Amino acid sequence: MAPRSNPRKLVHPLEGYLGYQLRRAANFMQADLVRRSADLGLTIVEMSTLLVIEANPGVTQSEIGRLIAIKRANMVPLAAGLIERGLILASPVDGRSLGLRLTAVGMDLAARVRQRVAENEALLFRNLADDTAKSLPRQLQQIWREA
Amino acid sequence: MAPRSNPRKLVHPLEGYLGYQLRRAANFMQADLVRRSADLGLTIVEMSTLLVIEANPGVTQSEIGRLIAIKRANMVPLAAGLIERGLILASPVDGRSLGLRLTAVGMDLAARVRQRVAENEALLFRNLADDTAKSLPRQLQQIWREA
DNA sequence: TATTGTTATACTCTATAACTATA
DNA sequence: TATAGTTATAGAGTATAACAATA
Repeated sequence: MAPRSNPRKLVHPLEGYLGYQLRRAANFMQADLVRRSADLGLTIVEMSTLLVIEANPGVTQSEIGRLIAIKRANMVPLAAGLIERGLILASPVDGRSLGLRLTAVGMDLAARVRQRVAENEALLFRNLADDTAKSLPRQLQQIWREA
Repeated sequence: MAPRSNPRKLVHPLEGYLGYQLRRAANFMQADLVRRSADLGLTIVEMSTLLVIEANPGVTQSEIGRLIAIKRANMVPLAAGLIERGLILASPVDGRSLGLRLTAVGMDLAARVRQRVAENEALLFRNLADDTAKSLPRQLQQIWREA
C-alpha cells in the first residue's frame, strides 16, 4: 500500500491533537471489533444493547438509549431486529413501555460477545504501560461526562 | 430529558471498557466540533483535509488518504467539493497525480478551522488534570499505531 | 505490476421532525 | 405536560469492487 520509492515526507498537522487521536483510536477499536465479531452477525450497537439488557433484565428502550447514548428513534429498529432474531423478548411494563429480556439464545450470544470484547480490549492495551493504562478509561470518561 | 420521578438505577456493563470510553469520547468530540464549526460549512473530514494541504502544499489525494486514514475512493468527492468551493487548487505533478494547494480563500478558512479546533481541544481538556492530560494524545496514538 | 484516480454502491451510526398514545 | 414508542428521512463516515490510465 505504501509507495515503492521516494515516499515523500509529510507534515502531520493533526497528530498532536487529542481530538484527532480519539477519532483514530476509536476507529481502530471499531474496525477490530467488527472484524473480530463478524461471525456473530451483530453490529457494535447491537452488541452493546445486548450487554445492557443482560445486565438489566426488564430494561426499556428509552433507558438503554439514555445509558449508552442511542436516540429513542434509533432504538426502535434495533430492538425490533433483536426480537426478530430471537435474541430478546419484550413484555409490557405499563401501557406504553416494554421491558426487554434476553432469551436463552440471547444469553449464549451475549456470553460470546463478552469474550470478543475482552479480546478487543486486550488488543487496545497491548502497547500501553500497565500503570498508565489502568486509569485510561476513567480519564476518557471525564472528557465526555457532564460535570 | 431525564425522567421526573423514580429514575431507575441501572447497571452499566460497558463503563469500564476502554473501547466503550473511546467511542463515547470520540462522539462527544465530534458532536462539539460539528456544532462549533457549523458556520464554516465544512465537515470534520473536510477540515482535516484542509489542514493537511495547508501543511503540505502540493500533496496528492492518495498521500492525504494514507496520512489521515481516508480511502482513495472517498477522497475523490471530497477533493472535488473543496475545488468546487474555491478552497483548493489541483495541478498535475505527473500524468496521473494532482498536487493540491490552498487558494487564498482556503488559507483564510484553514486559519479559522485551526481556531475552532483549538476551542474544541480546550473543551476536551477541561476536566483533565494537567500532568496526566499532557501524555494522553501519545497514549492514544500507541493504541492504533502499527508497532 | 503497482499505483492513482475514478465510479458506483452499500452499510453503520447518528440526528431531527413529527406523530400517537400513555404517564 | 412530559415521556415512550414510532415512522420517515437525512447526513456523515467508512467500506469494497471494479475499471482506465499511468508509473
